[in-house]
Amino acid sequence: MDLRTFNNLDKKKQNRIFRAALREFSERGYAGASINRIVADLGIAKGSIFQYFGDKQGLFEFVFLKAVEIVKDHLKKVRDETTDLNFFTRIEILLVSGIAFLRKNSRIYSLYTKILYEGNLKFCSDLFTSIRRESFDFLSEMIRLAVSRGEVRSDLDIACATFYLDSLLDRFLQAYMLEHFGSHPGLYKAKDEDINTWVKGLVSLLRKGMEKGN
Amino acid sequence: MDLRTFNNLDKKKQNRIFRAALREFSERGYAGASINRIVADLGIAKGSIFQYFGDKQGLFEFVFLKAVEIVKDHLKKVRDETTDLNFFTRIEILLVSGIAFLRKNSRIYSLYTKILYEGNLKFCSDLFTSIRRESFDFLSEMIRLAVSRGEVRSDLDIACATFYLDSLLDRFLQAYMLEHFGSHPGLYKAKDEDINTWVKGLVSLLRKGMEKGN
Amino acid sequence: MDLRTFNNLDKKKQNRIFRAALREFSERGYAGASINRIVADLGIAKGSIFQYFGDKQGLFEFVFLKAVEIVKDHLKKVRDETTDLNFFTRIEILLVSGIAFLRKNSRIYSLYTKILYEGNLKFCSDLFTSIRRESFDFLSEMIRLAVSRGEVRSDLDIACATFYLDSLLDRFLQAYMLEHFGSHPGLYKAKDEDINTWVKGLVSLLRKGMEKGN
Amino acid sequence: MDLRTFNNLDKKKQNRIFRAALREFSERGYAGASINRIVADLGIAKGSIFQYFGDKQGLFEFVFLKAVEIVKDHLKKVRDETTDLNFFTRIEILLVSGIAFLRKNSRIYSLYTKILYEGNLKFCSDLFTSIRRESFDFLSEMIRLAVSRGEVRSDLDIACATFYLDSLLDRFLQAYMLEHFGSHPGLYKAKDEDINTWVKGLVSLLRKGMEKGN
DNA sequence: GATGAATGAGATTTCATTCAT
DNA sequence: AATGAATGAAATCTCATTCAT
Repeated sequence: MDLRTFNNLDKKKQNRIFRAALREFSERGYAGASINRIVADLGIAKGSIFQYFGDKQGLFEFVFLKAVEIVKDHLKKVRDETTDLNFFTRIEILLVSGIAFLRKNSRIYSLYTKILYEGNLKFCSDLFTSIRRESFDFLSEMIRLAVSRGEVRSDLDIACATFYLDSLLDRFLQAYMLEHFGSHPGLYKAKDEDINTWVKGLVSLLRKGMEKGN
Repeated sequence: MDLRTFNNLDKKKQNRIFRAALREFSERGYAGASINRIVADLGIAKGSIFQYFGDKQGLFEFVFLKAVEIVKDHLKKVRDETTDLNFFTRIEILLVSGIAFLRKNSRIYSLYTKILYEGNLKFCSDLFTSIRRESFDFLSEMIRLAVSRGEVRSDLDIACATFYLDSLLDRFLQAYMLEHFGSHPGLYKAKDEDINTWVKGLVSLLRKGMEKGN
Repeated sequence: MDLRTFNNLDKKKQNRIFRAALREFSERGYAGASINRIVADLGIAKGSIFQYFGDKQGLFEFVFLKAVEIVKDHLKKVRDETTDLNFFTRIEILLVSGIAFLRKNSRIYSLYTKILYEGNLKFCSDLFTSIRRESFDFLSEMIRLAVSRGEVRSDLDIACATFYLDSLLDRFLQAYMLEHFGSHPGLYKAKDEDINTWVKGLVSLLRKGMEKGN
Repeated sequence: MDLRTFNNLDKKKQNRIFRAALREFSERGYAGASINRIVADLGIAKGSIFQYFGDKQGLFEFVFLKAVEIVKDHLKKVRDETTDLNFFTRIEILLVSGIAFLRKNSRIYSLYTKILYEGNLKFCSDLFTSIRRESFDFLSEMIRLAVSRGEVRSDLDIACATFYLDSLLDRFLQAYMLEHFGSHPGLYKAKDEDINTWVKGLVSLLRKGMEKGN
């Protein structure tokens, strides 16, 4: 696939197309998405999408990669802005800013989960693996740093601790997003007003399990 | 929808149809599933499916409800067989038997996650909510019982603890299933041989956070 | 591909479909043929063709194989009806009846040449090879019989003679068909009235080259 | 159509465009050829082709006429260089040099046959007729000269003899090209090493049928 | 009750052609 | 003169659904 034509477009148009496609894929998944609907929505010719992206898969890959880029940029920003803070404070910030990010970019989250579970998209495997690895390394590195600073117990099995931490954070965000943006409103009453309570609760659990001196 | 005709069928045929439809929906999701493929697979007339279930949605509802029934039966059985055991032992059994169940019924799990994230299936909402509530109540009740028996700290916020427990268990099983049956092989090396290690590790973390005396 | 559905159809309908598809493929070649046109012509639904034949290639293979069958039947009939006659008489009959056949079935001839030269139809190779071999064997056998009967020179290299005979007959028919049914009317004035003259001329040339005593 | 712009181009560029278009048309036929592919291959703007040639048909006509010109030049050259030789020697040279020419210009041969049989290209008719006439006249003239020189039997019907000769030569080359460059490898084993044998065989057959004294 | 032929809406994709820059 | 973005008709193909037998 060759994005030259697409990249020559007016940035505003590029962005409109990204938004429209992200919306369609995030609402309907890969198989369910209709290029007909996307172009009707955009008011452009059907052929244009195929000129830009070659085929449906090309459009999808573009959307997915761009979405992943947006997430990575966010995570890197948080990481770099909090390097000097205490581990548990960083986690707290990560959660709060993560929630804020997902609220603003709920379609990205929705895209991610839809595709993750849609399966039979061979061409996503590598992407998922690399995303997971990056997320894993991201947390792993934070824990290692915390150990070296004496903020968490030094007898932790880092890989294992990363897994639990990753699970908890991920599941927390997932619960939050399903609650607020899923199709199936909810059980876990993670309403706006008590996000802080929930976050603090989670962090306090983590302290119990990980903090030095326990 | 009127299942009378279907219910009059030979039980074996009913079961073959359920299996074939479960397979198709779990592999392709709702939108991606093809009744053409199901009937070709079964070797029965296309018209029959429409006679039994009215339309595609009717077939899906039948399959989904039956799958949920199977999961509920399993959970009830585990609950009733372990009432007398210690809380952490029950959790351990729950995990081990949960893994065994999902291995045997991986299509049901796959159906569940696909549909959960596929969205735009209005008629699933209530089902999901009720499933979640039952699972929540199930764990909640276990924790309450454990508190009353003095097996876990009595200062726990039960709703909160249930949430964490639910998250961890769910995430654990999810990781395991993605690893073994997902399309995107993995990061977390939850191989057969060390399932026990993982389960024990998780339970020991729970003990740290919840057990009386910590 | 599974022709069951098609074979269940009314024989008349089957035949109408064969004729319409043969016409389209013979006039436009494989790539140029349009299933849209075929179904519009037939007045049936587009989906039906795909139900019968799976895809465009399936339809084509059906048409091509059936066309080949028709040609083979003709050749076998001529062979069996002329076994007792002298070699050169048989050739004469073959030519005259061949011309009559191609006039009646000019679309079959047109299909054959279009596809032969259209190339890039991988799935035709084997067919062409087998057709050629059969035609080759057919003539070879006739020559061998003629040798054994002492009707042609016994010092002939049979393979070589078959090649020349095949070439001449094929080229003769080709010239005739291009002249009468090709898109580019002609040079060789092989009009109806003097077909016999041409045939006799060709046969007399063959006698010169092959007949015993020359 | 107005080729002025095209003719003002750098000769090298003109040639590159001819080669690329010849390749596409010869590989895919007229209907199957894609201007998209041609310009992608050439790395020039799509609009340019339309500026030079007006439309697809204009491009095709240019390519086809130029290809015909190349063939004619070859035939004229052979004719003029062999005027003094014996008839059968000329035929032999014609065959050998024809094979060499087709090997070097197989795309031209392929274009010719593809278009000849593709049909429904009204604007090709006249061209084909004139090519055939030239080829016919070319051989006719050779035979007439041979008769006047006493190299072949004087009782030959020249038109008829020309037809047979044309048929044999054409069919010979066709068999050779199908064998070596066709999509359907073959029956007639006209391998490089025995081209001479075949040519001599054919010529000896001709001598039998035509040479004075037989 | 079971069958399976018929249907047509809608999906992805290709491509010649136009035209503003 | 050259470019290449925009276009929309038309192609192949899928599928849920209907209905006569």
